[in-house]
Amino acid sequence: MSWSINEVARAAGVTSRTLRHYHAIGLLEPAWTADGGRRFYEQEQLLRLQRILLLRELGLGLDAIGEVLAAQDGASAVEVLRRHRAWLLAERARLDRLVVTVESTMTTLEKGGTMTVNSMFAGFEQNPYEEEARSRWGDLAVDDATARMRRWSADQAAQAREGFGAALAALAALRADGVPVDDPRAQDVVDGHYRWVCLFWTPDRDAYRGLADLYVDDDRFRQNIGQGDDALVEYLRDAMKAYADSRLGQ
Amino acid sequence: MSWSINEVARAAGVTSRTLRHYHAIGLLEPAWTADGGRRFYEQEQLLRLQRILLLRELGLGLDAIGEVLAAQDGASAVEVLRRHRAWLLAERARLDRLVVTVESTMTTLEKGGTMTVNSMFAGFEQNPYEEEARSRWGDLAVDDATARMRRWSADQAAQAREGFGAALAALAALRADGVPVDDPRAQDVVDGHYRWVCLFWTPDRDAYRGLADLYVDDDRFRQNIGQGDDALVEYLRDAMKAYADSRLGQ
DNA sequence: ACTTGAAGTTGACGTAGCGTCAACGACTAC
DNA sequence: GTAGTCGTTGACGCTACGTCAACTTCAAGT
Repeated sequence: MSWSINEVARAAGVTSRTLRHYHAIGLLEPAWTADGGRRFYEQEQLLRLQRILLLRELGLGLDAIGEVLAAQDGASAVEVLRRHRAWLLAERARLDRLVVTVESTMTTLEKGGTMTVNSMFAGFEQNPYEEEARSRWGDLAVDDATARMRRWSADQAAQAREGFGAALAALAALRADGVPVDDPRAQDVVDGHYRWVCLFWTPDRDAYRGLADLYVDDDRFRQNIGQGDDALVEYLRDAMKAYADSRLGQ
Repeated sequence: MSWSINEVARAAGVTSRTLRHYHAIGLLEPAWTADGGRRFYEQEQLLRLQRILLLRELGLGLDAIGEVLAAQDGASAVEVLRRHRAWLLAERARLDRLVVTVESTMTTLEKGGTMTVNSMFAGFEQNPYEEEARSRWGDLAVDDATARMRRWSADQAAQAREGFGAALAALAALRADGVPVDDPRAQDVVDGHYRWVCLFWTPDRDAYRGLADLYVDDDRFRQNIGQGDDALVEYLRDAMKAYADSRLGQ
């Protein structure tokens, strides 16, 4: 007993194009072909097709499906499924985060906000300054910033901290050498900081000057950045202001 | 102040190829181009790029992003986001179901099962026969079947019930006319039933005969199928057995 | 003036999993 | 003979770019 391609397709709930595709990539060969190339399938092929479709519903790619079906031992098939399960869980977690962010963005828009990402707090994984910030810049900016923070993965945050730390170390060395803040070398470092801040937020001249002041004026920022070296934070502030004046449009 | 394509790319964390792509599809035009076609971007374009990347992180497609950014009023932008949120939630729910099924499949494989989908219960959304079935066919088949059931969407199940109901009505009419079970007209209806069962499971001759007996022997199946008309269920059983004998290979 | 290197350009193909024509062949029914 | 149905093999299209390949432009060094 054999079935034509369309009979199989109807029974399995796929199109004949799909079966031809599976044949083309070697995933499911017909039992035999008549003259003119017409494909015919038998019980064995239907069984294989069912397994294919089951795995496809699980979200595996066709090549992964081929691997599973080619695996002689159940163990390696289980291994493929285990990896796939991990991927599914990661995807679900990502979607969870996306839902939160979409909702936050919708709220911002409904309040009349503009979707600009305002992160004054770039470089700090947790944001212990939220209260302070709310009184200083209002709720919308903070909501944006914290929502964006939440989306960071751990290694992104680590990379961000690293970039900030490297810039600070370079600045400390320049200051130790007595290099003035408007020296090209110092300005180069600040340029790196500016571009890094731009990953989250693109401040104009005044905003960047305000950020520089914030770094010094706020005890917790100053402490967190300078680790006790207040003069370094002031050096950074002055360099940032010089950069803002010379490189950022009004 | 303007930036070259690579400066923008580094600042935004994308590649220059991406920016060229956005230009090509009209999502982000450079501020101006020099001779030779080199692209230059200014503050305004960076702002737009940030919004693009924010929306991209939310998982929107580039065309949807274009819609949001083109929307003059916040309301229509929110509408796009609302649809996207619904899509995200649906995707997450789908992944939830997939995780469950993958885990069940892994368990089956580890127990030495063969991943064949065995659904004796095709046509019933809920499966009140689980206990009975476990004693009759063992745990593996039931796990498979219930896992597969859980994955059905509501409208798939409704469509399945409808198909079954239509076949039954046709059979009832034939029986009322005194048509024998091996008449081509009755066999045609059973052929439809067989193909429909194949959506979930491809029984061989013995399995299909077993299914026919099950329909009559089990009180709850018989009641559910015949709605009190036991003779109709017996007619179905005999027609199915005739079909199995004549059309299904041993 | 010449070379070299860096950075830019356009064009094209590749990715996954088929959908969707187009153009044609084979078989059945009337 | 002809219409209709079912099949075939290409081939292009879809997302969001990655990745060559083949050139051009521009500034710096010799």
